[in-house]
Amino acid sequence: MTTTCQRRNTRQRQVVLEELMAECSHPTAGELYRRVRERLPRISLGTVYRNLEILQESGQAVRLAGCSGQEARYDGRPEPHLHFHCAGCENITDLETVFPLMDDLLGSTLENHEIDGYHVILRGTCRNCRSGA
Amino acid sequence: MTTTCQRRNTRQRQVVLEELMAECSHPTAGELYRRVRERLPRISLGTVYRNLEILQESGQAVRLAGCSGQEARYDGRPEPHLHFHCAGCENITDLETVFPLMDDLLGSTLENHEIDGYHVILRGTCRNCRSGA
DNA sequence: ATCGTTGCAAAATATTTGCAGTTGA
DNA sequence: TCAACTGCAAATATTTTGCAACGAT
Repeated sequence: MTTTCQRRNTRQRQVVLEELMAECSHPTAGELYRRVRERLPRISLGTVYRNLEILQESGQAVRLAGCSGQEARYDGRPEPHLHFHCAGCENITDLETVFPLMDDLLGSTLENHEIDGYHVILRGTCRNCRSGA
Repeated sequence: MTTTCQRRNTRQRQVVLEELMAECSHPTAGELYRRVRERLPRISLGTVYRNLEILQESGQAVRLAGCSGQEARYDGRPEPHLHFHCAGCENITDLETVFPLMDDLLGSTLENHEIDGYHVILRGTCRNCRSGA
């Protein structure tokens, strides 16, 4: 929805955001729902979805592209940064490596498109999956 | 599925791949189904999904999940390249701009992860959406 | 008091799967 | 031949929505 109204600060929204930020694993809506329910047992899955949508609108959450499986994953870290997606364990991890070249693109125009954000997923194999079978 | 068996070269799979490569718009499975059906009227949506899965296994297609909306989009261009996702029209376009720094990462190790592919989506507004309302 | 938000349940979408018949190698 | 593949339909999974009650401001 492109509804721009006066948002209210509800407990549900706050807890969804807190748990999203606490979770480094970039949880799916369902995973987040399970976690949030430990603190708010009566919250519904619909509310989690609605709040994820609202948090995206306000730039506090990002829906991740290019994961595998079919459930969308969410990231509670708003600044653009790199992600790593392991082909073995399928986990998505934040990378701390900074990529200045990428940041230089922000605000510039590329092939007639104004760039104001980026989303990078590097793919490969993590150390764990390399050593283990 | 991680089934590695002797794949057969069926007409359905061939047409799915052809139409996927012909389509610059990174179609969803449903869109592709509609296109493919013009050539193979009896093909089923399930077959399209199954073949997209198989084409990914063999590296001939890439799923661009979770871009916007809920339907996954597919890309029939196997070499890593940049994508642009317009916030206005929601379209995803290939960029021809080459990003050597990105390619340098391939084969290297970053924070203990072996990198062998990348997936980049730049976000912003395309010229069309900028001029139009 | 107002109107954004919630829980619930049902609807809408998207994707996967079982199966019996078909087909490529 | 024979296992991979297909169409079909049903099953699952995921996400959205209508609505009456609730609660933040």
